[in-house]
Amino acid sequence: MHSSAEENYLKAIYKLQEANGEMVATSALAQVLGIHMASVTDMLKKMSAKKLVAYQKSKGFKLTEKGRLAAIGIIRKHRLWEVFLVDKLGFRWDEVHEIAEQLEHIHSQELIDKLDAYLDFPKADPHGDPIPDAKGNFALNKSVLLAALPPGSQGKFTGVTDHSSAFLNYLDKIGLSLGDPVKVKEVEEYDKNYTLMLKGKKAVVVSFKVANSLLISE
Amino acid sequence: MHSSAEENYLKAIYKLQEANGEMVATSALAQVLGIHMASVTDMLKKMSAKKLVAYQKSKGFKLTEKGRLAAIGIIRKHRLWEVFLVDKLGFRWDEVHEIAEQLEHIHSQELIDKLDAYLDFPKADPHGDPIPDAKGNFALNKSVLLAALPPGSQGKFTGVTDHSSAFLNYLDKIGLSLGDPVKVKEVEEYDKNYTLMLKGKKAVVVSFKVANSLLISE
DNA sequence: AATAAAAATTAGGCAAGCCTAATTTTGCAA
DNA sequence: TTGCAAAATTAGGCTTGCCTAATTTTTATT
Ligand SMILES: [Mn+2]
Ligand SMILES: [Mn+2]
Ligand SMILES: [Mn+2]
Ligand SMILES: [Mn+2]
Repeated sequence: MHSSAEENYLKAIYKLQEANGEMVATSALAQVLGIHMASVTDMLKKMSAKKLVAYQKSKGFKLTEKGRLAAIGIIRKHRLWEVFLVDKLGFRWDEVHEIAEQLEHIHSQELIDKLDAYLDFPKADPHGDPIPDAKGNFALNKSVLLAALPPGSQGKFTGVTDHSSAFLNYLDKIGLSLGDPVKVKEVEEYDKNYTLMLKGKKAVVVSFKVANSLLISE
Repeated sequence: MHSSAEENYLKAIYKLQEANGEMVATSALAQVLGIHMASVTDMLKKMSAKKLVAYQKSKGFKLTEKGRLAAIGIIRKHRLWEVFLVDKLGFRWDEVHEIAEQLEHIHSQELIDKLDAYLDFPKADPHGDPIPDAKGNFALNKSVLLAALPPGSQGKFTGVTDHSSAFLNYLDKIGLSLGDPVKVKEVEEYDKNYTLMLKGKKAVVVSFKVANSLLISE
């Protein structure tokens, strides 16, 4: 069994690899974990010994297959708990991350299997992030950033790339929820503001920053 | 916020005080926690400094009011999670203790409040143990050991004093569940075997050991 | 190639929680 | 009252996961 600290490292490394490709730097990991580089060097030596990460001196490191599977397991737990918190307990989507950050470290395969079934095998968490199945497979999701779409395009809002409370609350405020239809009505060339047509023919104007944090499918 | 280790000490001390009255001995705590006495001495010094326990040299120690409230908070969480595991996820009553042992250490008042509401404010856990309310008050429960009842008595099975899987599975086997009516039909003087009348006029003969682990109300 | 900045590692420490071994204190029984 | 055993404490160590400060290595820039 891995410690919570190890599990947080695994998850962080996995996400850095996802975002930036292959090798991960000590400094990057230190930054996202809010930990000093010397500590990261320490921990990675231990995780190397356990064959969770593969070290390549001065090139960085990456997860081994064993490490990758462990990381996906944590992510699966995190996201299933988030679904539970929102769907069953009634938390808002901007409130669940911190609590799931703790719940993801509960060790019980039986528990997570039953939770998955209880939630009816959800495919995505409250932020639209895909939930890997029990074998560690993600459902292919071919969404694109709204900011990449030309005027006239339409699709369904299925995820965010900014998970901050500030952003999630902003979306609540303009009345945009996961699964809603969205149409790009107009893109202002000068400042790249997007005029969107939301559910119920509601038009809203959002900045490029916002358009660049919305994932659209279909 | 207290660490998991501290919380486990608090809970153990609370239960020892409940069972044996006032002062708790280092040795008793070491035994129930499965930890060496020297370690307990260490930890209690730290918890004393935090005003969680009051030390009386060579007389033992007991929880302060602050420690008592903290302990009750952990017990509340433990039992609510057990209800969740059984009622919502479908675990059996003999499977939930270990998992609740972990879940009780999740820190979020908001979470436990919502869980309580979601479970409809249960008054007892799957083993019949009372769940303190949000203010730390237990519902008075005036149950007695079945072994203390004379032949002819009847009541409702509302709790166990033996929480072992072996015992819980035995109860499943003879078909006795929490809330069932039970009548003491006969007590054999020679070996103190109890003949009980269960739901559906089923008669079973159980040992004194069993009769002494069943709590009866009403 | 020289040099400065950034990245990484090493060295030495610390707190939490545990351990073993040694010692002290306490409670009892002879 | 003495003497022993059980209980408790002290002393010294260990692992985990973090820290700061010092040093080394790598990378960029001229
Ligand atoms: Mn976490
Ligand atoms: Mn999420
Ligand atoms: Mn516990
Ligand atoms: Mn219980």
